[in-house]
Amino acid sequence: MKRQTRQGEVILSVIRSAGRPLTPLEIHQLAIQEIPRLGIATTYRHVKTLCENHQVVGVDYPGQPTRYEWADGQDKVHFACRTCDKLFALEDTTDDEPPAKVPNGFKVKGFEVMLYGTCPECK
Amino acid sequence: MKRQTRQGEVILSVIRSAGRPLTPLEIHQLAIQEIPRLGIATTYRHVKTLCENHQVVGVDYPGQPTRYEWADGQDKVHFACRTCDKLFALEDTTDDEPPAKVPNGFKVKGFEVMLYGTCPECK
DNA sequence: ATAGGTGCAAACAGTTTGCATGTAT
DNA sequence: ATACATGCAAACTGTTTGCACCTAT
Repeated sequence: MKRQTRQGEVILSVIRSAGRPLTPLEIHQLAIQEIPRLGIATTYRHVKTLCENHQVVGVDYPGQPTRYEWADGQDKVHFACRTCDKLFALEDTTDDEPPAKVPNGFKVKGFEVMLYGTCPECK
Repeated sequence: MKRQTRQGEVILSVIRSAGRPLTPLEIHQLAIQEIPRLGIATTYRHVKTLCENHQVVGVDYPGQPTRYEWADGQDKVHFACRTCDKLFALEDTTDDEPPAKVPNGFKVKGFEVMLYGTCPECK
């Protein structure tokens, strides 16, 4: 996506200002408030290229569609509430060192930590 | 699934003896060697109940179908090779303490660490 | 002017479900 | 005997693609 379009601007800004990981559908629904005729395919196309450019990262939660959030360069720690299924992005307190050792021959270029449990709202 | 059937036995044994996380399709293809007429839906049904019983856990790698592996009770560390897309289960060297701190109100019941990079076979 | 982006609809992949039949208890 | 599991096909959900039209460069 090398050409600047209104769709691209809006989609990027939606993800950037969300503050939490969004599904492609959520991104589309938010973006549609600005561009009513925006197609879902366009949303997917932009999310894909943003991922490829590493401006956005995908977060997976088993049994649910992938969510996407703004990539600020640092590795991610997420918390998934098993009661309400919300996904939270937490501060990375691991100090940028991979939280586990790997056998010889493996080269670690990044990591992601997913914590499971219950969030404050679910007691 | 409260009744003992050949399908159930085979599916469970396939996952248990795989040594790495398998997609539902892989599970089905391996199980079919024992039960040629095994349906894919039956495979999904068993995987689902095995998950619910916590005998099996799902591992997600963005852009690919969920893989399932035998749950031996301990939290998991996985390594995803970004070149060949293989998924490896590593020893958990985190010593059973969550590798990150959480804000007040969050209760951590388990965690999963996903490392990204290149595996030994991919240089 | 033209390469690249868009919307729409159709295609696709992974997973779930309805139902008639089979089988463990 | 009967409640539960199975296989098959159809349905569903999330994502991608083909194509005619549109638009930033």
